[in-house]
Amino acid sequence: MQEGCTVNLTVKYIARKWTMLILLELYKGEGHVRRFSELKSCLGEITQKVLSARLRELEKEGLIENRVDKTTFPVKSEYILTESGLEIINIIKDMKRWALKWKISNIECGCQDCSQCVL
Amino acid sequence: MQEGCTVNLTVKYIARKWTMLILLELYKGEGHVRRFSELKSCLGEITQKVLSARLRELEKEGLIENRVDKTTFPVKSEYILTESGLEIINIIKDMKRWALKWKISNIECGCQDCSQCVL
DNA sequence: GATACCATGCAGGAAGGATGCACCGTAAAC
DNA sequence: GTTTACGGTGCATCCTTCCTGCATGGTATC
Repeated sequence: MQEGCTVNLTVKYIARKWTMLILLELYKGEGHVRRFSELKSCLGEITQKVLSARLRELEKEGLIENRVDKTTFPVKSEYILTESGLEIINIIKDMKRWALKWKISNIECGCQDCSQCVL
Repeated sequence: MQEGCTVNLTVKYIARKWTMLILLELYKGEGHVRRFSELKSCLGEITQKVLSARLRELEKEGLIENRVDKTTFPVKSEYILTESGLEIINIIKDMKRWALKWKISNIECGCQDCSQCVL
């Protein structure tokens, strides 16, 4: 493996702030779909600009797809997990299993009810 | 899931430059062990300082262990993958399978003989 | 004193991310 | 005709994190 290898690059953008949160929000959505504005409000502190940038990135990498419905009143822009994206979610789930096994005492997780986390 | 969640934090330090390469070098070593100086020369361009920092980090996170042999001539410092570290390697392998499935055309990987990559 | 091995401290610079503001297009509602 | 909701883009600035290079430190053997 090298720096620049696909695995390396993938891990790198997954690790960027907001990326996993966005993937998870899509995963939670009905049919793994969410609108731009839904994501915006779910994620709270994220700015439009950053959200837009992350979505572009994930789209470019093929983890999500963008479906724009121009027939509706204000434009409706939906994002949906692709098959590839769903498989990444599974890998993230493996990471969670690992974390629960080896890092039980984690404070942030400890504060939350892990059963509420979809992962 | 939140920022600050174990999964998030883990992905974050795994994504840091050199971290995966170091884990892989340990994985390749006999008994999953490597000396500081071996890692240094395997990884080529890494500086002692960064290598040292990454190893500290991985040790703190429980993915590797440090065994120092002070009885020898110059000190001998060995690093070994823990059980937890080995399981992370498996997750990274899953990522590779995913990458091979969805990102076949990756240039960097294409230049190399993937069969030579231990992942 | 030179060398091998392992490591840390400081300083500079690049990259990533947050923030603020302005701006585009559409179409419905007022 | 102006405002509003929706989904964006472009530019500029700031701050923090990360990476790198260079110097320095300890120890113990030769």
